Order: sequence, then C-alpha cells, then structure tokens
Amino acid sequence: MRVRFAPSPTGSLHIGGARTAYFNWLFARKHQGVFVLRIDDTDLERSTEASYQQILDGFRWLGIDWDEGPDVGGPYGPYRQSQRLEIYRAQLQKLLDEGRAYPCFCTPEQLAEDRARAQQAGEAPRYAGRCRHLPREEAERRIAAGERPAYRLRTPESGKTVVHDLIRGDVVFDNAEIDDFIIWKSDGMPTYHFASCVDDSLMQITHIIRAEEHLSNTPRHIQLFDALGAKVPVFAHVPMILAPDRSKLSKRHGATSVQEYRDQGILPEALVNYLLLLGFSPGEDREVLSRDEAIQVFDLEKVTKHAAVYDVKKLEWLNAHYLRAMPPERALELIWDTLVSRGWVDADPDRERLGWLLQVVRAVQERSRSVDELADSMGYYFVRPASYDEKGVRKHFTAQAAERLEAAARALDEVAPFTALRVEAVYRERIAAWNIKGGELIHPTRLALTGVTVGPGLFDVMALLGRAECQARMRAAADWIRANV
RNA sequence: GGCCCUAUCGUCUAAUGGUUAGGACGCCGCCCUCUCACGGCGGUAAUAGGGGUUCGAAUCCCCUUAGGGUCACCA
Repeated sequence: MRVRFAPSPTGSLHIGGARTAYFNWLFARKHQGVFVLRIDDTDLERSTEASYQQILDGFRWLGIDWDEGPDVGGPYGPYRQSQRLEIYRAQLQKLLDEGRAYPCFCTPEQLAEDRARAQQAGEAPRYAGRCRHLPREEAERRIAAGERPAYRLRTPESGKTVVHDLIRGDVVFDNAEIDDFIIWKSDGMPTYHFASCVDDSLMQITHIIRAEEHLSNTPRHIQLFDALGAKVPVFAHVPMILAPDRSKLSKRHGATSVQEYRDQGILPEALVNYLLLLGFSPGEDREVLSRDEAIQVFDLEKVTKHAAVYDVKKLEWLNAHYLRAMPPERALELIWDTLVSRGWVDADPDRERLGWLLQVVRAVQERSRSVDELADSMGYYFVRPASYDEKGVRKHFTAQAAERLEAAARALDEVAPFTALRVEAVYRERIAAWNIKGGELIHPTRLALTGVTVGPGLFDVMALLGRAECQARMRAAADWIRANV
C-alpha cells in the first residue's frame, strides 16, 4: 500500500493538513505501506522555499517521517512537482494524441461571461464546450499563429462516476455534472488536478487519503485516471476541522499552524494525540495514545463522517498530561534555551547545579500545562520576587506575619541539615508554640519566598532555595510589610 | 443556484434495531491538603424537527431545517 501527502508550500503547516498527513502516516505504518511526501509547488507565484522548510520541520517535530520525498528521494522521484514538468508535458501530449484532451482558446474574459450568464439563468456554471469540436487543423493553425491555448479533458456526457470511499461508502456523481475542465494552463503549467493525478498514478499511489473538500473534485480525478490509463486508487475523505463557531478554521481563530503550537509550549505528542481524536475514536473509551498505540488501533473505516470542532481545552489537558509524565531531564532540555536566555542558568552548569535544576523542574512540572508555563513558573527559584501577589498580601501579610516571618527566619538557623523534612519539623514546632494554624505561618512564608500564593509544597521550595536565601527573602518581606501595610 | 457530504451532551466521541443513551474535555460540588496542581468520588448536559417501516428506531427510508464542501487558466 502506498499513500501520500502533497502540501503546497504556500504557508505554514496547518493543523488540518497535519491531521490528514498523520492519518496517511498511521495508515501506512499500520499496513507496512509506504508514506510519500510530495511537494505540490506548481504555483510558482505563491510557493516559497521558507514554507517548504517550515512544512518539513513541522513534520519532523511531530514525529511524522516519510519513506519517499524531496529530501530523501525514492524510486518515483523527483518529489517536487516543479521538477516534474517534462513528465506532465509528456502525459498531456499522450492525452492529446489519443483525443482525450483538446486545446481551448477561450479567453478568461469569455469564460467569466459564460459563467455570469449561466448564473443569471439559474444554470450550473459549466464550460459551454465552445472549443470541444474545433477541427485539428484550425487548432494547429492558431497555435502556429502564436495563440497559447489552455487544454481541457474531454469528459463523458452521460453515465455515472462512482467514488469508492472508505469512510463514506460509494458516492455517485452524474457525468453530466462534470464539464470539460482545464488540465493545462495557457501559461504552460499543469493544473493541480492534472499534476496530482499524473503523480498519483506514476507514483503507484493505492490509497488517497485527503480532506473532504476534495470529495466533489474526485469524479474529475477519476475521469483523469481513466484517461491516463491508470488504475483508480481507493479514496478516503476525512472530515474537516472547524473553528468553535463552526466556520472554517482561520487566523482569526488563533493558532492554526503547528509551529504556533510549538511556540506556545505544546508538546508534539500531545498535538498528535489530540489530532487523532478529532474524527476518530480508538474505542474502549481510550483517549491517551502514543504514536505506536495509535498505529495499532487506527482504522480508516472508523473515521467519522462529520466535521469536528477544534477545542483547545482538550489539547491543553492532553499537553498537561504528557508534560507531567515526562522525565524531568527532557522537560529541562525543552526549557533550557529559555532559562539561559533569561539569565537564570549558566550555559554550562556543573553536576551539582544540574541536579538541583532537575529537582526544581520536578517540583513545578506537574503544575504546568505547557512548556512555556513550566519555564515561567520557575522564576522565583532564580530571582527574588519583584512584587507580591495583591490578593495574597491582603490575606497573608498582616503585622503579625512580619514578626512571625522574622522569628521563623531566625529559627531556620537551627535546621540541620537544611532538608524539607527538617524545615517542616522546625516549622511545626513554631506553629505549635505560637498556637496558630499551620496556614498562618506557611502562607505568609510562601508569599515571602515566591511572591505568589500557589506552587509546590512550601518545605520543598524552602529546601530548594536554601537557608540563606530563605532567610533573606523572609526578612525582606517583613521589612516590606512594615513599610507598606 | 446545481451537485455532493454531514447532523448524539457546550466540545471530541461511543452505542452498526432492544442500553437507566456510555466515556473524555469543560463546568459545578465533595474528599485529599500548607496553597496550587495531581488524584479520588459525585453532579450538570445530547439523539435537530416531522413523517413513515417495525412488536421495538439514535440506529433503516422520505421530507424539512441547519451546517459544510464543490462548481477557477488556486491548490
């Protein structure tokens, strides 16, 4: 089995495209098939090298690899359509020789006029067929005279074309609905439909898994495969992904490209897991699946038929899940550059410092929903709080708190060694001696040390910060309370 | 407008003629607890509407409605 994903490098890798590619990849891996990456860059105007790189990077980041493609090669290359023009030209010539295609000299203005008239008359805006029966000699004469025609496929006027779709079953189209569409533009370039079908047939693609928007185009493609003398592949049109307002996903709905998600601290395994759940159900109420597990359970026939609305909340939940389960070593790696650029850590720390960093990561890891959040929530381990949470101040920074903070700071002198367990023992002792509730000392301390009211267990934070730092911050907070409250 | 696709909690989905219509995210409550998060327990909430077929319909058929796609010398 051979499948392909054929993005055009005119922008970033869209999550809709990423899901379609992922389904192709899963299908190929599940059936020990071949996944081909083909670059659809016949639109020279809009295609860019940057976009091409971005798309490849996006797939690498997601962990989706390809067996044949522009960078790795393969037996059916080249894999960039802009490098296959000779192939398309030869195929066009073949169709012309066989009378399956014909030149069309109608101008875009003429065609637009036809369309407008048809619209007005309430008819389908289809090609009128003006050049369909043009004598060969006349066509040749006009070309010789310098006219540059487009080329159309001669499609059957009656009968039906059936699309065999693994997700939707057989979809029947009336051939009368399909007009003689253009397969070759007058500027000398093939159209998407033509290039795509030529490639699919030459590259021996057996299953075309693509977005639903192509379903209506499929009868044309089948006509093309027939004309080309190629075996018609099996189709699977996966439902679209919609924005929360049920419209097409676009920029105004926030992040739509996989790089944006990466930049926002989303993990690739979370994104890929979420994408799997859009339009597919693994069964047995399972929701969290690794790539390998996804390969095991994936089944095109179980893909839903209806569009799915994109819900970031569930992605974030999955992301938090994967972030929590990750070894701290990897989490630290993910935020390393950020920590260095903020001046929080040295680019090349010693063993001891590294061990300490891993403990910090471990402490905040399960409280973060994204990689960004993880880095952000580590700030107070490196720098003293610049301010104190306002609500926290009102609640915990009382006049008594100032005294207690100073007394507690003094008491920390006794703690040896300075571990969470020992610190807690001393704290509990003070709490009992003062006959107060634990929170009355714990909360002000946390606010003094971190500037915020949330975070890991206080004694872990204290052990991580160390005695001197704790004492300094507590005394600073006491002074601040006296000056400001 | 023609053609095509689709329709279960707010969202993602399960249930392929017989279930108190299940799970997950979100939200709410309780428990755990030094806070937050995690975790545990519980709650909220759906078969678009109308006709058939059938002993029995979310499930099959028809109509309506709603959403989407496509009809380009874009891909």
